[in-house]
Amino acid sequence: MKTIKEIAQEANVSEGTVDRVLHNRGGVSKKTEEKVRAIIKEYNFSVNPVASALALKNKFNIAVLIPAHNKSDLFWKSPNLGITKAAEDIKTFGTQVQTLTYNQQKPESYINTFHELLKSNPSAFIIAPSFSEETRNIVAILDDKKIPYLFLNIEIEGFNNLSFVGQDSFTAGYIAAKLMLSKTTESSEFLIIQSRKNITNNNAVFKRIEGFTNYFVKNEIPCKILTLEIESQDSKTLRKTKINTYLNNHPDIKGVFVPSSRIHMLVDCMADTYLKTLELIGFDNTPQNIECLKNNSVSFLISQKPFNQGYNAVKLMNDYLVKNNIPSHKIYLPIDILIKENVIYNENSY
Amino acid sequence: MKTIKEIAQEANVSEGTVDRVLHNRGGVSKKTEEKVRAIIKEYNFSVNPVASALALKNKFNIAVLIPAHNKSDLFWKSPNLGITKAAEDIKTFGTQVQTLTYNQQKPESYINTFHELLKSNPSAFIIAPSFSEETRNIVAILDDKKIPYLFLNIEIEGFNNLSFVGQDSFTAGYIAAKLMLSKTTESSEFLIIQSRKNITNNNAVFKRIEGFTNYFVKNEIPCKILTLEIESQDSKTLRKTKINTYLNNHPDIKGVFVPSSRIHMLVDCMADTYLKTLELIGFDNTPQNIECLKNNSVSFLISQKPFNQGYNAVKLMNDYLVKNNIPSHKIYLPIDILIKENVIYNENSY
DNA sequence: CTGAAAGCGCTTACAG
DNA sequence: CTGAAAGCGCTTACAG
Repeated sequence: MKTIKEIAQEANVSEGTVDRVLHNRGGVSKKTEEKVRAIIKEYNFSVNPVASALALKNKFNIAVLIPAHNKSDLFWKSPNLGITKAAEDIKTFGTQVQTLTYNQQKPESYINTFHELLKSNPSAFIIAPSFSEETRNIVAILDDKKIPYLFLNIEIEGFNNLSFVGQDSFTAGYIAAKLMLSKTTESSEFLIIQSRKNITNNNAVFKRIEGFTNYFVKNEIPCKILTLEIESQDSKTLRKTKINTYLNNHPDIKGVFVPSSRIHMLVDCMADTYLKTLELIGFDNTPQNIECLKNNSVSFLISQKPFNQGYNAVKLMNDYLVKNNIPSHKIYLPIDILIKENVIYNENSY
Repeated sequence: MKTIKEIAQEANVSEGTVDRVLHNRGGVSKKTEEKVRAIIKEYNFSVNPVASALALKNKFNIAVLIPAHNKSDLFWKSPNLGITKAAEDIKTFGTQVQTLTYNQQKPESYINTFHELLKSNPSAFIIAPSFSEETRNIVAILDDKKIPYLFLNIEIEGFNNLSFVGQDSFTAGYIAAKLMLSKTTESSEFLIIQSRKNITNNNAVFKRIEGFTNYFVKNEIPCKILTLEIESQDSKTLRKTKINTYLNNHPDIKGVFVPSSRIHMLVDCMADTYLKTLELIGFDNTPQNIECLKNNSVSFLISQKPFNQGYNAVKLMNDYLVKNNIPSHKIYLPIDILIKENVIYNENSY
């Protein structure tokens, strides 16, 4: 590996001059610049980021704003672990990472946490965006301050985000439908259950549902698709009644699709006879959902590599800050199909 | 953040002495050591890894010995890319990686390539082991020289390897059987085709077959399992005849399982009528195999994260050398279930 | 057992 | 417009 010193010797200039050319810092004559550039190109030289980091001394800090996890929805624990791991890895570049979580039910917690992070003057933001109105305000501030930001997990359009890291939700839903049909041969009815008012994840959940129904349309499968909405504030007893009554009234339902990470809550509510006969498909390898795979109540989970989402987002942003690597505008991670047998190799992220 | 210099001043010793204490390098009087340790603890000091990496520059080199890929079996291309990517990432630690490939059909190429790598006095080896006799000899040399080594992709027992990075092949085969049955309802016959004499991968292939057949035993499914061996030297015409004749003679066969990465060769040989009616399940997301998913001739591919196998192996070894992190003895990567719809998010590794 | 000094490769303030 | 030199924090011969 060449060094700046060697490049400088080769070009008969000082190291400082090479550095000026490398970082377009100006104050170099055209002739010298060309000479240096030629040699840089000849050796395909690039700076040693470790030395650079040391000389620059702790220049960057990345702020991360994501939802908190709780007992009934552990989903965000895993991206958070990925973020922590990445933070560890990029210490060697002198980059600091600060993560704060907000309450997914409370817009003001989202805003307040954002401002809390802003206090330390971050070089960049990683945001799992909730609440469209509030996101618009947040992003306006970042655009104004020229702080780069990328969106994690929840894909929204129309912003100047550097990138998006997450899943292709439409295709994920489409795959769920295909898997559903692989287990239920005749034409039948299917039920989509939304377990809460989707003020937050709505875009991902919406796209999953779209993909799910599209499978039937595209393949001209004459199935009826029903939808049931459950309020997350509903007591468990109330939820039980709602769900089982609904299933009782629709005996042709062969499978249930839950386009969120909360299929375990549904399993908790469903009468045993339904658990045994219906195909259930849900999202995300949270511990409770994995338990449902293991006890055979759920056939498939679609998983979205939550750990990697966090890890990749942080690494990507660091590469952007440190090496000025521009990432793709969308980074879609694999859509994992989990069954009882392969899930054990996918649970270490929690 | 405190520096070694500050710790040294505080303790009235030199920076070198602090360094000796920090890394237990000995040659420090008990009294001095205690004084220094107390101050390190007081300030909760830890070394700046950036500076450390820079100063340690170019200490380690890792030798990698893996099979070459060829037109009909691209499998090893992907681990190789993972290795290259990891090599890039750990440049910042000053670790060099040298990869050489051997011919999977020729034991002497395996041995010769190993000795070629040995010439540069590697700090560690990563080996995809073939040929048991030869592997025993190689490993004896490494044990003797106290060079640490880990096995990649092919799991063999009874050696002092630091770790194994690859797939749980038994479970992968077990899953293949489960998926096979999800598409074929009645009890029927299934055919296992081995596309070559397995002198190399035999352990992985053997375990996959074991897992596959175990599924039927464990779940008491009364299916007949047949086996057909094809020589890789056979001409395409001969292979065609063998396969189609066999299928013709066994009309109850409902599905074919190929426990190697060569299912595309089978597809190439099979008559159209079989391609349309039989369930085919194979391994690995090579470009040719992916093509078979896309044109619907293959229902499922089991994939083993080949890119990550290479990437993780190198990173693991570097962490061991640089930070003295001892890895788990076995690192099983996820067993991916690939279908037409999710394969596009898994092909970037080739 | 201990210290002084050079060096890892890059960046920057200063002098000209 | 350009170069010489100090410095980022740690590691490692070398000398004593």
